Amino acid sequence: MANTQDSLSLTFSALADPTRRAILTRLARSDATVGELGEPFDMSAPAISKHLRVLEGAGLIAREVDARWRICRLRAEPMHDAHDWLEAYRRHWEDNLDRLVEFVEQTHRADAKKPGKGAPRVPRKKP
Amino acid sequence: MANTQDSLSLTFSALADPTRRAILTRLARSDATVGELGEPFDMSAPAISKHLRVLEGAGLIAREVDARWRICRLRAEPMHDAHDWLEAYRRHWEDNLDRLVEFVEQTHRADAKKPGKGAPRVPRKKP
DNA sequence: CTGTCGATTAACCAAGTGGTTAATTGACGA
DNA sequence: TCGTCAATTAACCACTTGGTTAATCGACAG
Repeated sequence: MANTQDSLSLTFSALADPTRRAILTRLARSDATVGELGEPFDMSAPAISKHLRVLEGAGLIAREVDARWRICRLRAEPMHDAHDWLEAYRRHWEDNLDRLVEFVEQTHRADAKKPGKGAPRVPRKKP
Repeated sequence: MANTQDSLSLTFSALADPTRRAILTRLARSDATVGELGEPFDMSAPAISKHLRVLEGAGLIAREVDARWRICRLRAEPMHDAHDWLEAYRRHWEDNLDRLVEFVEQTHRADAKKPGKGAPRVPRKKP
């Protein structure tokens, strides 16, 4: 389990599992013990432990010992970086939406001419 | 390679690899052939092919055949969902920042009293 | 028809992932 | 001191992942 990945990869990788996302969602409500976190899932305690280790490794949670309980706390900062990375693509998904709308409109008035400005049709070099 | 995962998991999982993120970044500039996409990486063609398959499986790219070239096009829509999911946590990473600032300020004027409103210190039930 | 080029598929491999059960640790309460 | 409870570690398993090389496919140019 020696992970020398960049933090963005660690973050996305940690978020790629539904169980872990659900755990984070639960933690967004309030801190919780490992037992409380695992309770909703039909899964053994060690499995939950491993998920928590992954989340901790990505810096998405912190654990604090309280007697024989481990209190887990959400640390959302790494999500900020992921969010920022995605933000850079906003223009693209909005563009695609625009193009879809445009296409539907065009189709609707049965004006099937001109391919629209769309994505710059890649000019293929054919040697 | 039979994947029956939810699309959010597929998206995050696809984004968890630096090579794939770099490919997406390249595609944000313009469409490109598989060869063009692979050129920056010290990696065999089949390896690139596999990465592209993962991206396609997550709906993050589309491929279109042009003679013997495969033109890859960015499809950013799935990022929108991921972005939205993360957005729900914005409050938390901003809160954490606030708390950090607060902590630093407190420490600075050496006023170590009152624990601050912080995260609601989890009330442990000790039976 | 044949050679070549872009790309994919096939077969393989090492390492990682997500889960299990059994054993271990550490902090109580009786 | 002893039993119990929260949680983790150890050992194991099946499957996936990220990479490799070798072989294949399809579209062209001579």
